[in-house]
Amino acid sequence: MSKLKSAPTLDDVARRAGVSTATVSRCLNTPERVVEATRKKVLSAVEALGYTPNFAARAMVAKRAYTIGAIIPTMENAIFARGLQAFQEALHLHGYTLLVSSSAYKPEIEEEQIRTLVARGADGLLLIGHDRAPRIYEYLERLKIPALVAWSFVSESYLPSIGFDNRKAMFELTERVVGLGHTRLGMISGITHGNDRARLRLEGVRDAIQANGLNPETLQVVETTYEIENGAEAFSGLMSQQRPPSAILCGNDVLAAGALRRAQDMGLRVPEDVSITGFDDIELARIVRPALTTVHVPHREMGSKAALALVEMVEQKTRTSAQRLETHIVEGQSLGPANSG
Amino acid sequence: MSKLKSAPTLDDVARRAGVSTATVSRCLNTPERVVEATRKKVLSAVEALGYTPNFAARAMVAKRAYTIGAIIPTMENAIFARGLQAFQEALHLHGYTLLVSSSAYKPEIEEEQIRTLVARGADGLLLIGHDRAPRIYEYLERLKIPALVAWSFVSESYLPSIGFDNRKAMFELTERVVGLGHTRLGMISGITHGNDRARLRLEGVRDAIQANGLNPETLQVVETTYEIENGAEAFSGLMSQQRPPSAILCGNDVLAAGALRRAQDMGLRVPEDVSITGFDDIELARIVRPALTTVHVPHREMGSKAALALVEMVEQKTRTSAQRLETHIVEGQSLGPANSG
DNA sequence: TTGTAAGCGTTATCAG
DNA sequence: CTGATAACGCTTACAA
Repeated sequence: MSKLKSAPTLDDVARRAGVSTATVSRCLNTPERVVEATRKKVLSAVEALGYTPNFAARAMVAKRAYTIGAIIPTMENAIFARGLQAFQEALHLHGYTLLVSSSAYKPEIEEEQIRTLVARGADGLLLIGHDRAPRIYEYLERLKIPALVAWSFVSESYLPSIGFDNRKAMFELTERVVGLGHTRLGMISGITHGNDRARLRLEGVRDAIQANGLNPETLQVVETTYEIENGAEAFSGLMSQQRPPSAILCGNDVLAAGALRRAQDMGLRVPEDVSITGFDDIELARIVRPALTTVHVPHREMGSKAALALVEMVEQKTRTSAQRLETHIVEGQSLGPANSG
Repeated sequence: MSKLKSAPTLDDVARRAGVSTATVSRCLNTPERVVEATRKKVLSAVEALGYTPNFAARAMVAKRAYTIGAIIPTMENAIFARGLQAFQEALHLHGYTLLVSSSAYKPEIEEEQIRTLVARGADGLLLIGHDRAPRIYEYLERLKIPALVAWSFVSESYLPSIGFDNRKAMFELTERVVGLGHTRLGMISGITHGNDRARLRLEGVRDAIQANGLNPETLQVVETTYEIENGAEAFSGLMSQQRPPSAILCGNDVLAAGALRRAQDMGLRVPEDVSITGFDDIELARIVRPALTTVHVPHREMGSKAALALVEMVEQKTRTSAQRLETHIVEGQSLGPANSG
């Protein structure tokens, strides 16, 4: 009665190679502790059978699943894709598998996903941003699950973060805008509730306005979800006022692309009639015309550094130190001097 | 010596409730087979200890991980994002977790990922397209791992597919193009080797050319990877010939966006000077101006149907039947009549 | 209805 | 250097 349907096990390999399972295991994990001849026999048996170690068994004894979970707000737009891809690649290099799920920007879904991932044995977790219910942190703390926040660097936070300073980035961009003479500003922001990235970006704008002695009232803000169409709608709303802004800062490139599109549909020239800026520097920013002036975020760097840090936290059981990555402004053609008229 | 650092086990719960581990297990899995009083005791012990079943142990004995693996060519562009998101959501509804990895369009990486996912206990697999080494199918067959192909419907294939007819979709689009009087056609195709979607789309174009009595030589083809910049480069290449095409069909929207961008940078008007079409109908297609005339693919429908079918295959151990989903042409402004000049 | 005990596929500890 | 053998945490016959 040969094994017909299930994957070959260590035992099958051992039998075929005429050695014990322990030896096979050693060949695979600590080959240097096995003599050349044996190793050869074993490896060819492995090959012949197409053996792959059973993960569950390995995880059980190791008490380690070699799995990192990540919960991102959405898979549907490119904001997180590049960083996540890098994260996955780096994890793979270290022998870890990535388990992703998306929360659709809903806190209660995120919480459920966290529990699911933990139950599935995630050894560590990557979360986006810092805003969440304290009980989640307590839960992770109690279970001693290492977790890391990406996409938002905050020096004093419950979890260590590897990310960039959203506020500072937006502050700098706004300074640039103000420096070009704009005094009536609009901001199309993401929903700030429960989203520290969005909130900090908005604060960055406000700070810059204040720092430059402009009246805070000059800033008109619309909050909306990150969809192209919403960016377009928000843009119309802002521009249909009596004294519309001469520059619109957008919470990300997706919103900016929508705004830009609508501007053109309304017959407004960008940047002559109105300037528009983005954030993230995703591919989209370079495709639209005029290309967006935006904030470059080192997505891949962030992803791979987060992976490294998380693996280290898992393996050394240490709390990693936060890392702040630098952003910089990318010059497109969507930002120009304020119309002196 | 109390357990300090590791998660509570069945045994801990059993001890605390004063019952055997079997009873605890039953309380959790088949509560109706346990008398009320016992169940209460057990559940409160579970509660008090914050017990969560160890996933690896459960997977090992059940030989079922409630996990579906998916290997997609890339996470970096939006082609697969929407469908995958829907796939994940539907899976989640059925109590399954999705394990994704991306192969970067490399067959050998895909093969490795398949083995990894299987080793990790994936109960079923979602693969993209049909082109892969036969040994992979043998492997899946031998291990009796249900697998399904999406993004490409082919009626006679080794694995059942839930997807659309790439050839037919492109055939129809090409007919539309030819119907507008275009007789010099260009195609910017994805790499066809190992990618049946790309190959079938190209064949669709060829078929339509033949069906309409045009000389096959009128079609110029460039193959390149799916990146905006490559679409742009390919476009320049095609247009720098003596008698450049009057219409360029692109293998997907990403390539089309690149072509469109380059057209504009070259001072060509679209569609007056040259028509450009896309494929996929991702958001990008609607953002660029002119908006792309493209082929709409029901990504979300495909994702959720694939999830359903796969879960069924896993649970009933049946082979599902293939499903062909319909595509349709989306009218943008990037396709116009051939310039009579 | 509940308990006992035999695995599931690995790894790790000891002997040999 | 290699081979028994005991865990790991859970489910599931089989007994009681």
